[in-house]
Amino acid sequence: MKELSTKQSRILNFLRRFLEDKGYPPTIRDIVKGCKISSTSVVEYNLRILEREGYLRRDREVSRGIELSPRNRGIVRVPIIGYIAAGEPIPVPSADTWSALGIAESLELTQELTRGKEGVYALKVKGTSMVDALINDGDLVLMQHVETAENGEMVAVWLKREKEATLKKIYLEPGRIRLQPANEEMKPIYADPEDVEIQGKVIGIIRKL
Amino acid sequence: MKELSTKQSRILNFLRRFLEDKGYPPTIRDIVKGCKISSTSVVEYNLRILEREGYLRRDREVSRGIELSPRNRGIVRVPIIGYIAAGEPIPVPSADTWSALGIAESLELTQELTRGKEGVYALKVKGTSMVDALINDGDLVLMQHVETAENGEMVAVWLKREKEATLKKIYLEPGRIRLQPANEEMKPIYADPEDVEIQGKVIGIIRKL
DNA sequence: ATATTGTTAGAACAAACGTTCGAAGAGGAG
DNA sequence: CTCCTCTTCGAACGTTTGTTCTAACAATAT
Repeated sequence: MKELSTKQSRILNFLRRFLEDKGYPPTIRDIVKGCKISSTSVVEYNLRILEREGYLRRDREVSRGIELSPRNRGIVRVPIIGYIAAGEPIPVPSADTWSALGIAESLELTQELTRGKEGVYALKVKGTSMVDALINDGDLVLMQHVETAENGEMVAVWLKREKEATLKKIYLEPGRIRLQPANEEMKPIYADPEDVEIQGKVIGIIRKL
Repeated sequence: MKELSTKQSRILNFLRRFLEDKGYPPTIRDIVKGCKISSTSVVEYNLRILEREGYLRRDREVSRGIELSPRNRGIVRVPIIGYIAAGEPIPVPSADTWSALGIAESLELTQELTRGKEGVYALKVKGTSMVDALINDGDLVLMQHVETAENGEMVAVWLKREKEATLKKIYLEPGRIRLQPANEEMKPIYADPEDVEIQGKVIGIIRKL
């Protein structure tokens, strides 16, 4: 996705504000006025580029026929790619996970929760094995796909030797990894770095009652 | 807010679907086709009613100038009206809580989480006193204002005698109330019905990490 | 310098679109 | 029945609006 010219990002911002404000998209002439552009054809020209670059979708010959791409609109659709349970491997997002076709379930969230992060998916918790992370049966765990984790972040790890999945705060210590339950009163466990596979970072928990 | 005729709710549903699908509102003639209505003026007539009844807002002389009311649009703004902590009274939503002016913080959520419920607000958890409900410091508790609670529902209660706020599952038993922590392994507490003030129903938990 | 590509300008056209109006049908009240 | 209100109908009018075309300007490469 290419860099946008200042004019193009001004148009994009105007679109967002207009849509938020009025509830419907602007006409090309609205954009002319709102962005202080001199001609409708200049807008037309730049809209074509924005569409080609994937920032929006247009319906031709339709007044106000502009649809902002989802990530520009505040709502994100997060796929629920599977379950996480103590004794089962953690599902990892694959390329085809993101093709909307294969997704059985999904979750619609505002950017409030995903905070614009890329590669976000959700796992449904099966069983009560994660109460030490203050996570209950049926909770939804919002995950972000990452390769490495920072100290103190909550991650989903697969312990190879124990064949166990768990959610813990991770701390790299000399020669070992400390896995600390979210509940501060509980004791940490220590693991061999070889034994730990980081599957993703936990960015949120959602519990529906 | 008056009852809608079948034609009016058909129009409203069409508006929702169209907007979700295309990203911009339909024209009057789109509605004519989509709802199998015979004339543009019939749509005009019913749109006027829908606007008068508060289901939508219209901008006159503007193509597609229809804005659905927020509650018809999938995104809800939930006010965060205060903190909930063990030793402090639970804030209760008042009339002026809802006037957007006074709200310091708020949360934007999809109907996915509020499920269309009315009177939803949020409280921020202060302290770790609610780990027995699998709720951590900093979590956001989604509440719904209710007068009475059903057995088994998670509620926020104020224990008058103990001067304590807590989140528990509630069960009405003969002569007493059983308050059961969400963590099944923990023991319930029993309270005198006189001592229990139900402040609201918990409909969700959100934890941002 | 010339060619090429990206961008702006203004005008004009045809279609899309909201609005309005008069007339009439439907249903209920007196 | 008549009167009244709510609702529907079809057509027509005047804007609004997306599109297109030609010309010109700017920046960069050849």
